[in-house]
Amino acid sequence: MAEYSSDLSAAETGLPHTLTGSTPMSAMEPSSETPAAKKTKRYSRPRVRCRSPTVIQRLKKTRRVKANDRERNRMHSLNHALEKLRVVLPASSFPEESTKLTKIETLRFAYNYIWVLTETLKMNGKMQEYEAAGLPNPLPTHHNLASGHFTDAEVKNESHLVDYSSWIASPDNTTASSVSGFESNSDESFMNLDGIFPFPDQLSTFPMDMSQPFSQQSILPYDANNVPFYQPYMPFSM
DNA sequence: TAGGCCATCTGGTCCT
DNA sequence: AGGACCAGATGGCCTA
Repeated sequence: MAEYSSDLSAAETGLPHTLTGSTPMSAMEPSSETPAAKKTKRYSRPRVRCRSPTVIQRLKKTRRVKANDRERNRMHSLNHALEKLRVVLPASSFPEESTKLTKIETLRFAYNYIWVLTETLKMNGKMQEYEAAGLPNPLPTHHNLASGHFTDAEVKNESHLVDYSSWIASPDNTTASSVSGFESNSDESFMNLDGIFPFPDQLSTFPMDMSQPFSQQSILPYDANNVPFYQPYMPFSM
């Protein structure tokens, strides 16, 4: 019923429809009414407002200003949410990384962070399966972590955990290619945040050579059937 | 200076 | 009808 619209329709402004709104042109075509209906309507109050071009221009401008204001606020709230996400990411706990993550980096990092946490939970589930089956725990226990005593298998598996951390922080060719099951990522736009991903506190005491790239110290953990714990897939990249 | 990132404006479309 | 959402355009700022 754009005919009665108080909006700045094409009928009001004389401008092409595409410039004035989304009301279909067909909606502005006269409807087929009975003569009786037309008669009653003739004396009804005109619903198409007569506005001078100046008024129309002023209305358009105020609406545009309001729309701009809403859009600005919308983007601000979006950025605010992005900032909240940015600060909970591990990267934010390294002040020396002065350059804050860009928007796209924040989203990529968040995706990969969630990914590695999910993988960690999966691995934890595997550990419980081992325990239930009466098999030796392939991963370091909290007791071992506290005491600093580890078996070779524990060292290897633990280093893989760390490798996952390294992977999400820097899934570039060098790191990725050395991790079994991971494909190289040739996308140079993928974020490169070498070394800024921290591991959990209990892992930070792990006695391994932190001066070496994690990827050179790790192997994939395998279960009793020689199947890797992880089913590697590519973390998010664009 | 080119390229990346960002904020803002703008018009179109969809939804309530 | 008006607001939300979206994508394209534009210009400013910064850095390699």
